[in-house]
Amino acid sequence: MATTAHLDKLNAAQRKAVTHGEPLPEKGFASGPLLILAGAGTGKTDTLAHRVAHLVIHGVDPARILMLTFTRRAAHEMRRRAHEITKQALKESMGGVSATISQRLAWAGTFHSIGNRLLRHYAGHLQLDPHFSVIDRGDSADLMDSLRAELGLAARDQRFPRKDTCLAIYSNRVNTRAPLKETLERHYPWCLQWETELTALFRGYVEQKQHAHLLDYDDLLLYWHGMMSEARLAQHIGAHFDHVLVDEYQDTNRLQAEILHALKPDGAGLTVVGDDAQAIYSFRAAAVENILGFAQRFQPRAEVVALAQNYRSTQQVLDVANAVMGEAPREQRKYLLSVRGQGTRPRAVTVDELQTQAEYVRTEVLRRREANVPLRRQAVLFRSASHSDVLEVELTKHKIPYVKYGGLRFLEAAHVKDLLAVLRWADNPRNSLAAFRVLQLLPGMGPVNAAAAIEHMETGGNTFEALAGFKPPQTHEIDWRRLIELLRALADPQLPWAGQVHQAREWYQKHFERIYEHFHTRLGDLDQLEHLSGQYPSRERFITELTLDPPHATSDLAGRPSLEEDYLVLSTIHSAKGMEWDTVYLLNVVDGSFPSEFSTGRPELIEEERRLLYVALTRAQNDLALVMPLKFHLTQQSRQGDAHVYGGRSRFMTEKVLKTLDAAIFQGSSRLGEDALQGTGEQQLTVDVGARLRDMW
DNA sequence: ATTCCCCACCTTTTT
DNA sequence: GGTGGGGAAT
Repeated sequence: MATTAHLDKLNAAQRKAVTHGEPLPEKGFASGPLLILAGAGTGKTDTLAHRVAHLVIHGVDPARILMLTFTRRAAHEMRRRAHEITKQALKESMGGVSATISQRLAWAGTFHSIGNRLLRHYAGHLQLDPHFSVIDRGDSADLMDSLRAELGLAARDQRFPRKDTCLAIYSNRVNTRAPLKETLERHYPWCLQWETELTALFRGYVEQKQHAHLLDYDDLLLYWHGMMSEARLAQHIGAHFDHVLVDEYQDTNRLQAEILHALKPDGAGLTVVGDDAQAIYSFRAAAVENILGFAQRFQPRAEVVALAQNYRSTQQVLDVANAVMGEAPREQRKYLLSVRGQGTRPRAVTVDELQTQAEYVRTEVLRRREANVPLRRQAVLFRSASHSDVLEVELTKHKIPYVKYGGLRFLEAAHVKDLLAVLRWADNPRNSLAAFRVLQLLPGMGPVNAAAAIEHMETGGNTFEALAGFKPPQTHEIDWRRLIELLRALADPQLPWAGQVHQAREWYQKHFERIYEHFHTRLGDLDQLEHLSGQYPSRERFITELTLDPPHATSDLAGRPSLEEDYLVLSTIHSAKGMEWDTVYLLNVVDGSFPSEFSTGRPELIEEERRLLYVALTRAQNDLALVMPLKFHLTQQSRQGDAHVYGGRSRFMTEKVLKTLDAAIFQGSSRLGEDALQGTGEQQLTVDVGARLRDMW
């Protein structure tokens, strides 16, 4: 009989979810399909980790467990905790057998990263080059754009959708698996007239990718899906995993659900976890029907376990969240009950403008810190990445360290793309996207010559030797030779990975300094890239995993002096999913931000915004503040221009919701801006000086 | 054909 | 403050 010590700390529902199924006579564990409906803060991660541990304790090989998570971070966390729990449980009965569990639990990752691994492994069966390159959104959009121009769709009298829109349409179409027309009708009605042209564009897009051995994000799922439609392959792959566990199931899309069902057609060993009240990824074609219809999909129906007791937040925090959800359509309503008692009442803080909002947060953060809540136990959440700009200036000014999650700038910077393109091209000589970019770094080499060079290389069998035979008309001999030398050196499979980025940089430096006016400010990014490359075992892993798991926080790169140091967390709500903090400040609880100005109009989008707010509120354990600036800039930060709107309290802040909050007003040290000059003058000025003097210390 | 310069736009959310 | 598009100069 296996140990049960690991079950002691679980409540009845959690235990039911953890132990669902039966140990096999010899060793191993069999179970039918299981759906865990886990409300916010009900110990979802813990339950899932315990279930993994439970399986391992009963002799399931961790290497035969597939764990699909939403982010790399979540996968990592899950591995860590499962390891911990197993180790503790086994120590009491069998001694330290579990040393390698964390390592053997190797199949934990996002759908995309697991897809990437499987595809490279099974490439031989798919007529796929195992050294395909994964391209990110920006590359996909560029490819789409060049085709768009090539097909003559760019220059029409009636405007044709822009590249990002085209890509979004394409992506929605393949992830929903609906006909193009349906995607257009539902989400892009103004593009309906272009259905034929878009079809041609997408056909070209697919052909180009295949020709150049490129897979975009969607392809990682599409090829995986395609692979699973071949019965023998599907069976082979499915048989490799005794158990499949999926986190955040409410945010999977149709394609992902179908992959899952092909993997485990009868649901044996399949466990999914999620909360339909936290579905916030419909813009990525997530289908909440996946979770709602999961149980009925199987014969007999899947076991359903609901986790309802909230361990994270105090009841007064949950009261706010409950009030917000209480006004959703009936089927969405959820009620969270805390086991932690009442706690303190959350606040709705009115401030006059964004600067004051920043001052409020800064003041409160330090106050809480004095009350022994370290900075890292506090978080500032917001709807979109730019909403923290003013605050970031304020924090920097007052030397409060922070890390920001969400909003990726690093990989989008032109110079970072340049350097990566060199490595990508060397890694896959057919990668014409990378080639096109690299070639144009040379002086005198524009799009026409670059295309000719690529053409030349292709007819010569796609080797850099063939490229060497091309003579660019306007490029200096020496520049051309240096590029060819670099590429040939990097393409040599014997060349060790260490030092390759450095080599590419040395080549790039000269062009870099010529191309970018203020190249000094960009230099740091190249350092970071080189530094980062040292953490990866190979070039392929580096460029692939960088696209699949882009550095999440800017601090992953920019100089965080030491990991020990205390720092405040700034995060978009989307990136805050699954996390929790003692204290949460929510910025810009204003119409236009909650809900986003882009979501007004369509009721289902408004409901998603409500769920987003719900996710934000339920991150807080003890202390929660909703900040509501009266003057909110719709378009941009206040340079000097003044495009703002007044009023517009968030439509989610109804009477019922406000009743759960303490109202407060915060008056910052209003600055010598136009406002202060125009109106009131002296009194405010005195406050201003006083505050500044205090701030010196 | 390339490059340079001016201008508009920018910012939802992410694998 | 950066980026991409459009248009003129080289």
